[in-house]
Amino acid sequence: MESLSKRTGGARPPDATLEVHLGYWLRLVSNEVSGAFARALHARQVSVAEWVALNQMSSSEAATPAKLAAAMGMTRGAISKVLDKLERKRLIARTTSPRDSRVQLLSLTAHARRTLPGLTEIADSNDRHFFSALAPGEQASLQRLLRRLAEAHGMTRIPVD
Amino acid sequence: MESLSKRTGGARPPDATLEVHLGYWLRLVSNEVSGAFARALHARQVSVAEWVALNQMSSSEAATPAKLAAAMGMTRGAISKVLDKLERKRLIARTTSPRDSRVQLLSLTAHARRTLPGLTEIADSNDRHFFSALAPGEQASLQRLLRRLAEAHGMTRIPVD
DNA sequence: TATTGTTATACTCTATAACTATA
DNA sequence: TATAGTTATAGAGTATAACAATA
Repeated sequence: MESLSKRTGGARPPDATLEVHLGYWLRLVSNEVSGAFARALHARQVSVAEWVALNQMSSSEAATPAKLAAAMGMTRGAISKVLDKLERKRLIARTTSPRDSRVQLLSLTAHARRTLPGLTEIADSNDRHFFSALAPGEQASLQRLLRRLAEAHGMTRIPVD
Repeated sequence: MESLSKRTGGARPPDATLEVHLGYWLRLVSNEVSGAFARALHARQVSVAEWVALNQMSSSEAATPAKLAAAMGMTRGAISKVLDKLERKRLIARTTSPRDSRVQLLSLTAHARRTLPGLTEIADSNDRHFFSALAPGEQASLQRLLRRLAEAHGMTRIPVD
């Protein structure tokens, strides 16, 4: 750094402003990977937010709009629209809770349970496509580093966009 | 994989669908890092697309809307709107090329040259904030892995969203 | 009064396609 | 005809705030 500054008369390399940031490379790769995934999902008429919601509902006992909103870091209003779309596609059902009739209980339809494995396979194959460029040990390193960052900063919300 | 299936009787752990994907962790961390950066830029009334455009213009000799569109992976129409906003903020100027009057030459204003270092400092400090959770060697590893993925898949567009 | 879910509204971002003016 | 840039229009996605029903 010091020597570079001296060599170039104190001026920065003019085109190095963006690429020096780790955040730049993270965003570059993440956008490509997620973008390809979103396009593959889109071919099945499913958005990433819808896919995440379906997954949440399949892995948690009692899903409600409010719980989904908290888990996905979206407002209840936004979740309501996502659920409207899923309901129109006959992938979820809403039923009023018998315990508290303000609460809507969300459940996957049989159609959704048949559809979900195919969507998971899209995610699997998208992962394989991009990360097979790394050796297995490198993939493990990458995951370890990312998980460490997530833990260090308390990242808990499921990323949707 | 095989042994896991046998051990669990062929059933998958029901809540492992999302977190097993490297793409999931990549998106989780990237969204947090980029989101924090976008919010910090927003406090200076600048969007990420605007910041990228300013950087491109500061590091390339002859910037034009078409070149920016290609570099940033956006349509010319979308770039035109970004440039409108930058012009309204007096950060760029558009002048007609003397060689080809269809072409608009883009340049930074003096105000932009005074503003840009502050924005770069936001990017620097955002990087420091998030990645200081990793040791220097780990940060280097992460960058190396990400760059490898970018190269392996020919990722060249500057990520904007 | 507080909470759940929905709806009304608005805003940001971007794409598509039509358009103007040059070449 | 082809190209550079702009503009008109539309769509996706999400937030804010007002609302109805229930606790």
